[in-house]
Amino acid sequence: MSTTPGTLPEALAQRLADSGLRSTPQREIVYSVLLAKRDHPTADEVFARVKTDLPTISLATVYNCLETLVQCNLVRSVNFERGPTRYCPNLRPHAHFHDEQSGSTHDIDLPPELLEQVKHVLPAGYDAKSIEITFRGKAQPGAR
Amino acid sequence: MSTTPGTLPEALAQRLADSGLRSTPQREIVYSVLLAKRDHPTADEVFARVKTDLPTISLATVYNCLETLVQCNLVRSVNFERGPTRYCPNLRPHAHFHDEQSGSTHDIDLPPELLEQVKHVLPAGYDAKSIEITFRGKAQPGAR
DNA sequence: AGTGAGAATTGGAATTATTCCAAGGAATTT
DNA sequence: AAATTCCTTGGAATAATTCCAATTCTCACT
Ligand SMILES: [Mn+2]
Ligand SMILES: [Mn+2]
Ligand SMILES: [Zn+2]
Ligand SMILES: [Zn+2]
Repeated sequence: MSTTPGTLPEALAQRLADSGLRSTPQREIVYSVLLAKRDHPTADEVFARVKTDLPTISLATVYNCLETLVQCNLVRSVNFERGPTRYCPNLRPHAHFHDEQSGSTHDIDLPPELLEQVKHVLPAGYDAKSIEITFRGKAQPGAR
Repeated sequence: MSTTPGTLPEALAQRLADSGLRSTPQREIVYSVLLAKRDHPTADEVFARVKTDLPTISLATVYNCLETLVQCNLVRSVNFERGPTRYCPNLRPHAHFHDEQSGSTHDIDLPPELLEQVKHVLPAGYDAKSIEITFRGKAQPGAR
């Protein structure tokens, strides 16, 4: 396992507290579900996964928790096509590769200097706070 | 005016014919509305604009026409956030700058060599057919 | 330990954006 | 001009998300 048991909820609690929010079982499980399988699930998919641990959770709460995690900068919301929003707990600068065959989405790490280069196409007067890059195409089944 | 009168519908008709489709008043007006004001309108906004020329058009037809134009590669559909799909008739390779203050979206031309550079971050096994780049931030009111 | 205030969760209704569908109209082919 | 196919239309249906009011939970204070 990549984290010591008990450590993750505490880090989450800290981040939430920083925003004046409470740690709750619902928020913890939603977040852990995102970390467990980083496949950019929709709210519905998160709902289904969370239910196995917390069968009484509601879909409204899943939406609330996801929104909270996004506000705390623990999760990014991703919209690269019409359809439900997807959620990504990878906080490193990265692009998304959308494999049209399988429908799956892969994270592609972005070197900071590339992001700088991309920013340089902006004419004077534009100040970008964030950049999103999405690739679309086919990925070999085994691609890392 | 940038095009000789009568020329635009013919170019459109040609493109449609290439795909085995017919030119219709609805398709022509939807397309001309997109070209007239390149502000990435939603289907609803297109609907409102088209109505001034063709008050009897239906929203379903606007959706149909937009989809048709996208299929013919005369228009790109754009989704960079939750919310309605937007439509862009700019066919040059370009990125989108989303100004958070005003909510408006600006086209940013992309030099081909930058796109090449960006493609180079893809590990082996990834073959990108298209790349979308979206900036988010603030633009000075007069920014080109 | 008990109470009250505020925070969070919940189920269901409402809203938004889009798609589906069946009927009618227009263009093209025979 | 009849048949065929394409296109448009209004309304119903669907999908995703947000809203809302009622309950439940948590925490600080007594
Ligand atoms: Mn969405
Ligand atoms: Mn949309
Ligand atoms: Zn990601
Ligand atoms: Zn554009």
